[in-house]
Amino acid sequence: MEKQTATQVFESLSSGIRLDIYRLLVKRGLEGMVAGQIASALDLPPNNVSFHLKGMTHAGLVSVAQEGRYQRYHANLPLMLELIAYLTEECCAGHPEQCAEIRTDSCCPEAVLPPLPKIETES
Amino acid sequence: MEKQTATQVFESLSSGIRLDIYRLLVKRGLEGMVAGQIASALDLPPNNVSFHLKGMTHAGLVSVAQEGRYQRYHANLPLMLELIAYLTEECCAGHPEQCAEIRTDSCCPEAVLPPLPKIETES
DNA sequence: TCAACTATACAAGAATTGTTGAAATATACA
DNA sequence: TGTATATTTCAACAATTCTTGTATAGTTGA
Repeated sequence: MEKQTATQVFESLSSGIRLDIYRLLVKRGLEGMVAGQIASALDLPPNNVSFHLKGMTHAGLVSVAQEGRYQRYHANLPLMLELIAYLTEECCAGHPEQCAEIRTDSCCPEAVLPPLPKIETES
Repeated sequence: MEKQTATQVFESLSSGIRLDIYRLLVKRGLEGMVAGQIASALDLPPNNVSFHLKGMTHAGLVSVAQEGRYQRYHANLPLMLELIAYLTEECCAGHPEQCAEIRTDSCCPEAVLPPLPKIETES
């Protein structure tokens, strides 16, 4: 993962509105939501939501699929995991035992974190 | 985790400089680094690094310990894992099977993703 | 084709953030 | 005590971001 990708993703989630959008989409999972639904659910002006969705899409945090006149958005969960790997990938280089201790705590009890796969998104 | 905590952490990592600082500290693990070392390593003015470290500390992303006239900073990795849990905690509520599918893809090949543990940090 | 609907694009103002230089605080050591 | 070092704080300017209103593009169905 490139540094710019990481900062874009983090910037996307640094806004309360975008964080709400992302968590809403995560909650919906594969079903996703159309733009209007998101705006209604969060009680925000559609153009404002569209503004934020554009940035999130550009960052790869969400993907969009056209459905007639609707645009359906989905959360890109694999990217999030890829991001975590990026943040901690060099940790194990210097002190594997410390990192393993911390990281296996909450996710992979026995696995020593394989390098996460690069996942393609249409952006 | 509260929403504000999450947005503060993400905002902390949305800057290239702060991301560099964080990854540097992750790389160092428990050893950490003093402020001057960080500034030298990244070739940045000390007051600028101090500015960014202040925000990161406030967000809980890094912790600081005084060592004589030095201040040693450490990355707070458990908070990062707590953050991931926050992002995905409601995913499994609605559609457990979808989330498991997505998440096990890149992290826990055989585990069906137990609800991620809430990790306490001093914030 | 026309009208209604969904969504995005654009522009302007307010608000926030980032960087730099100078000054201040605190510790270490002779 | 006095000086050097490490780090932070403060002020000011440049740059960016957020929100809102208006306009535009594309889709649907009669």
